[in-house]
Amino acid sequence: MENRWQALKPDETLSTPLYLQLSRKLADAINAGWWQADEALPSERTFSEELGISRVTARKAMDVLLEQGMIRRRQGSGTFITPRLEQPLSRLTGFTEQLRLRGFVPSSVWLERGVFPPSNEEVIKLGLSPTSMVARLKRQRLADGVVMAIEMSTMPVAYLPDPQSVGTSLYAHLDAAGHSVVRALQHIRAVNASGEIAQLAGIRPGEAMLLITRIGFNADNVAIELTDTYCRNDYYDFVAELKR
Amino acid sequence: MENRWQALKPDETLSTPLYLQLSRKLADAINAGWWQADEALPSERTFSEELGISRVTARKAMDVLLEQGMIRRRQGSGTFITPRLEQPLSRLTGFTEQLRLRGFVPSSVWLERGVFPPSNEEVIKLGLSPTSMVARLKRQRLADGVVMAIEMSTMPVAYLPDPQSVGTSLYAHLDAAGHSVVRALQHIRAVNASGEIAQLAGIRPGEAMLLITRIGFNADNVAIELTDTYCRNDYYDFVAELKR
DNA sequence: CACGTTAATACCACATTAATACCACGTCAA
DNA sequence: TTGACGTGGTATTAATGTGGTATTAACGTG
Repeated sequence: MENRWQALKPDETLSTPLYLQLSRKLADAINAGWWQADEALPSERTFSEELGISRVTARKAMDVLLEQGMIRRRQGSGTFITPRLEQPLSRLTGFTEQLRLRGFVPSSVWLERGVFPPSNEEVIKLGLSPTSMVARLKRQRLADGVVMAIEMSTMPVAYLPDPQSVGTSLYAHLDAAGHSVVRALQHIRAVNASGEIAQLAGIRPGEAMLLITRIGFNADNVAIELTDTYCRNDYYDFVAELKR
Repeated sequence: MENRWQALKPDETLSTPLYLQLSRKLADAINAGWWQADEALPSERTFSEELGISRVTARKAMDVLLEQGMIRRRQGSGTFITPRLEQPLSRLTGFTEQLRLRGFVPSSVWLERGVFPPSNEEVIKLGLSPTSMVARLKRQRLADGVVMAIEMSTMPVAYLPDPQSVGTSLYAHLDAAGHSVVRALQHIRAVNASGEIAQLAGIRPGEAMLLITRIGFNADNVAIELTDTYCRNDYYDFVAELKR
């Protein structure tokens, strides 16, 4: 435990400001999992004493991480690690909410929005009759204006009669319509980007991407959503905290 | 019975709140079967007197367990242990167990097993002093004789003094040595296979692979394990069930 | 010299902790 | 039936520890 303070200690002799040195080391420490999600960090005063710096300096270092959304402060209580992007194993949240949590501005560019006949795969996975129709949404997912992922969603028209009316958050739209996704099965694989996907994502063909395939179920345990998300590997990093 | 009160007694000198200390010890005691299911615990006043703390503090400790559903209160009557039949949390399982569950026969081929000086990254993530040494394990992971992944684990020698003695399951070995990994932080990314990895994995260079980086912590929240696993995308498919 | 950045000190506002004292409900024996 | 007693429930409080902020001194840079 003592080693940890040693590792965080900024170097007075360097020209980079103490608070910046500390903020970087602290970010590394958090990413390395030194503290659990939702757990309080040591207090600003503790940092100050252990590292031999003033409290305000410690605080300023934490300010940086605060702006990045990595930590969260509660006056009188403490400073807490923001629950990670993911928690893919325990919590179900859409892309929009996840990014907003981190302080990014999420947006989408629609590539396709309409009603089509279903593919064979969709018929099977959604349990459709072949004659029914599906609503399809295809879009670029942006964070602060940068393309992070390409997403393709499919739903039976019954649950999304008017695809054009979906705003940024599909999940919010479904909630409002009374068709909330309550449970989802998510497969994560690695794939090489095809020419089309690569172009849309702004990367070279063949680059490795995360492909997340999700089947969403409503409260009656009926599959109502099928989504493929191609995530740029340079931006996406799924983090899960496991316990036993 | 006197020993029991002693074991439950919180330590005033520690910085963790009395009620939290007590709630943890109490949870352990319940799990250890000190009282039968549906049996009344000692009253809040009894706890207060025996442990030399205020009644409200004892009560607050029990509040924690109440929220976890471990106990149940009946005003005027007493506090009772909830009969348990569940086990909610996401499970932490190693590669070996996962494959066995699916009916495959897991095996490993060792590529490297020894003691080395740590890299910079390892020093930081494991909180080492630069002069200490680490044990390194590198192996091919097979299922039914087919290479599925390349895995590289690093641990401080203190926790794995003799790398040669590890069998197929690292986690089983650690459990036996009393150094169980209790919590882990797992990063999942997509990467293009390098020449070396591709050769070891039996695929073409540049193929997309899942890279799983895991930091394992022991019960004292000290990082004791660092593992990079390169998974063949044609075999590996991460599945998560999400709920909200 | 003027100015912004850096880092310190000192004080303010709020939350949590853990105590005391009193209230309300159940149990059970007279 | 009833009332004494033991159970959990709650309001209040003081102390401590947390983040929030204004101010100031030192330093580097234009």
